Amino acid sequence: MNIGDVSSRSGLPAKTIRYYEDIGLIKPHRSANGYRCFAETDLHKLAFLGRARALGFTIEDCRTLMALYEDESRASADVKQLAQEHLAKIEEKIADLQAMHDTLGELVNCCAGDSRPDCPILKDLSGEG
Amino acid sequence: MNIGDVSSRSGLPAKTIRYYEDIGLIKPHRSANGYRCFAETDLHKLAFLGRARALGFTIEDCRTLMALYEDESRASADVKQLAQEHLAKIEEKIADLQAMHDTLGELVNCCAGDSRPDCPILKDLSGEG
DNA sequence: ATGAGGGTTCCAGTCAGGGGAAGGTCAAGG
DNA sequence: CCTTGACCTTCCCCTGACTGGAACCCTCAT
Repeated sequence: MNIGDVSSRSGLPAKTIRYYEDIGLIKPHRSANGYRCFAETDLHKLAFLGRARALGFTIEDCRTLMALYEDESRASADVKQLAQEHLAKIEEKIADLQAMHDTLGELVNCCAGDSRPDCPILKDLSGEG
Repeated sequence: MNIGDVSSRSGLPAKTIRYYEDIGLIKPHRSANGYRCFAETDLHKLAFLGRARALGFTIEDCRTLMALYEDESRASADVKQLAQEHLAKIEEKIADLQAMHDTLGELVNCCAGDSRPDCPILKDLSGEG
């Protein structure tokens, strides 16, 4: 398979696939003309990476997850720990965003949103709150 | 005031303050020795920027907000719209993170997390789910 | 032979700064 | 007078995970 086929079958942009090769996540062979030549296992890895990235794992997490996946003698505890740490980071981000949302939402509610200049949002930002 | 004073009074790192000057958000004067020389208004602007950034506004949003703040004849509707758009982006991010959280949380719950290799997390990532 | 539609490499940019080097300035202490 | 240490300056590279684009090569059909 050429990169275009792999791209459409995996859903990942060709640029991303080249980048993944660049950083050593996949190692496709090369055809005589210099084109990348992907096997089914490469496609499978890319799909794996796509799903892990969609769950928000960092590239380095993905590297670890792939290594665990390929290690038949892994302990599921290692996978679970990685996932739990990632889950904790997600929760932290949600909490941060939720705090922003609550504060900003309240300010928005207090703002008349008309043609007059008085604005509680600007007032709060300027520290007059 | 030198940059160190402004940094401790605004809570922003000196690096950040220099960066904000670089991109034209503030324009401190210079002393004879070349040091930046901040007035109270600069400090006020930096505090404004710090609060806006803490609410997750982008730098470009901050630029707009500052311009609105300094425009005495602004309409609060403009501020409100900007804030509402930002609020919508925050909500989108929260929803994305929440979806990741739910999916990953379920997988984590299903994983025994012991010394055996069987792992529903890896199974899901590999597409066997 | 030429054009379209693949592929390749490499360089630069994104966002919002952070890290650190090389060097200038200032006040206090010996 | 010299030095030390704390401060300041500019400059350039680094981050994550790509994305865009230039310049060029390969293959096939017209």
